[in-house]
Amino acid sequence: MLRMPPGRVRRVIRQAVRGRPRRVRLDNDQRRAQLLALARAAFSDRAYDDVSIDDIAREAKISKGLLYHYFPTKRDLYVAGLREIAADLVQAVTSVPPNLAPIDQARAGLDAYLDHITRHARAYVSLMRGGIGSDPEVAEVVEGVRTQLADTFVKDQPFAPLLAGNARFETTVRGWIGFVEHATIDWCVHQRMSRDDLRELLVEILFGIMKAALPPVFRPTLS
Amino acid sequence: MLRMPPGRVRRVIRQAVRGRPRRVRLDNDQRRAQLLALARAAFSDRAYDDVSIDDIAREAKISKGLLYHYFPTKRDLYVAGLREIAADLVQAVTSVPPNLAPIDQARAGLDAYLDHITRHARAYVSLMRGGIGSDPEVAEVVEGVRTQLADTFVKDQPFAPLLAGNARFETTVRGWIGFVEHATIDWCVHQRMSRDDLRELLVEILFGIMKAALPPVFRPTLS
DNA sequence: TCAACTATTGACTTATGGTCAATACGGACG
DNA sequence: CGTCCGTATTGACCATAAGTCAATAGTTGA
Repeated sequence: MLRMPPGRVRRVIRQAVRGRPRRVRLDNDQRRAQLLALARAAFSDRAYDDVSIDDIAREAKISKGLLYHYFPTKRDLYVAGLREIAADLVQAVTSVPPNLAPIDQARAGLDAYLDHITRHARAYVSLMRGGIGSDPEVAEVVEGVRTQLADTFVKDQPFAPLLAGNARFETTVRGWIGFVEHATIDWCVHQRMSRDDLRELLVEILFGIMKAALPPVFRPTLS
Repeated sequence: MLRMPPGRVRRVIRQAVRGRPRRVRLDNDQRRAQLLALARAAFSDRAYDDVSIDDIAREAKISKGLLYHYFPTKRDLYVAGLREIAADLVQAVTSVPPNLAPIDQARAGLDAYLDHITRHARAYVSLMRGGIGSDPEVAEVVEGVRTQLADTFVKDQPFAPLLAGNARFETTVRGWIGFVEHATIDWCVHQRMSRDDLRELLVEILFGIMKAALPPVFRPTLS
């Protein structure tokens, strides 16, 4: 196999060449941001195992060694990208105008959720399908998103204070999140209904489920 | 590195040793079954990447080459094991006594589901978390389980014939499956309630959700 | 005893994640 | 202008694990 000459020798060679490609130096933050962006793109449209570190290094026009200087393992790079994707989604959903009526709050949140997902479908799938099975850090990110979304949708609802810590209620909230995820993915795949119809369905289900999960005593409180 | 002597030479050596381990020959089906069992066990308690083909070959006391004779890739081995796990789960849920009242049918199915899961928790997690992110065959298996379970729980219900093909209904069914999965996983992790309480919650939610998903005209039909 | 069939082997290749000592670039300072 | 120093950058190298294949050993029947 052909082996590149060592650095010093090569420099001489390159200096003899007109218009040689100068080595590009970026500062820490710029380089890190560039690599993260490339990683997000790569991991969003290929499976984890189908993305090689060499690919990303090549796209960034840097050596693999430098990439490892910024992200000590492939997993770290992946998780860092995933965290950004997760943060974007949570950001989109939580930055909905406050002081709406409870049901409109939910509507607005779900609108933001569906909107964000349609605009970043691949990233969403790579987030929720959890590219690496059973990696604790990945699981932590995904769980974090679920918890934050659950909080967002439930905390301002009238029934929430009555039920904090109630096992049935907590389980139901988690379940509703599962409902939303699966219904959304199904919707992405099959396109069976309009986005507005889906949003209304999810809102109705949210209130319907919560009513069903309440201990009977509290039910009159609701509607 | 020490290199093993070629077969013929080694045979002579072995023959000189008292009680040498004879090479074990199994027929095709036995060997395949053995490897599948080992694979299921391995992939159930370690992540896909943490299971090496050499490990499994070592456990089976065979060479790696032979393993590749039975399963042409690691993925094939993994998927074959996954299919078995999936079939077991579906089998458990569908083999519930027929001719029960609709709500008891659902109850019995969910009982079987939760029972099977508690007895095969690791396999269930490795199934649902989808060990390999975004592998089409894996996705197909998981989707297949969901579809079959959904059919099982919905096909005998009184509202089903009214709604076949209805987009809202189909989406809701998928969502309910998501609800069940997430609530179940949450229950496995936190152990916040008894299995019976969870089962009752899931049944109530199933009927509550379906009612909410029905177009208003049909609702009186139900309760 | 031999031939044919098939289960089995293990050395080899290849791909890729990860390491590290050496190097090039740019600025500060005399 | 030179030269020292900090840091971004390199590329050869290593280690591991997936996957290949020609050769071998055990079995069965004539």
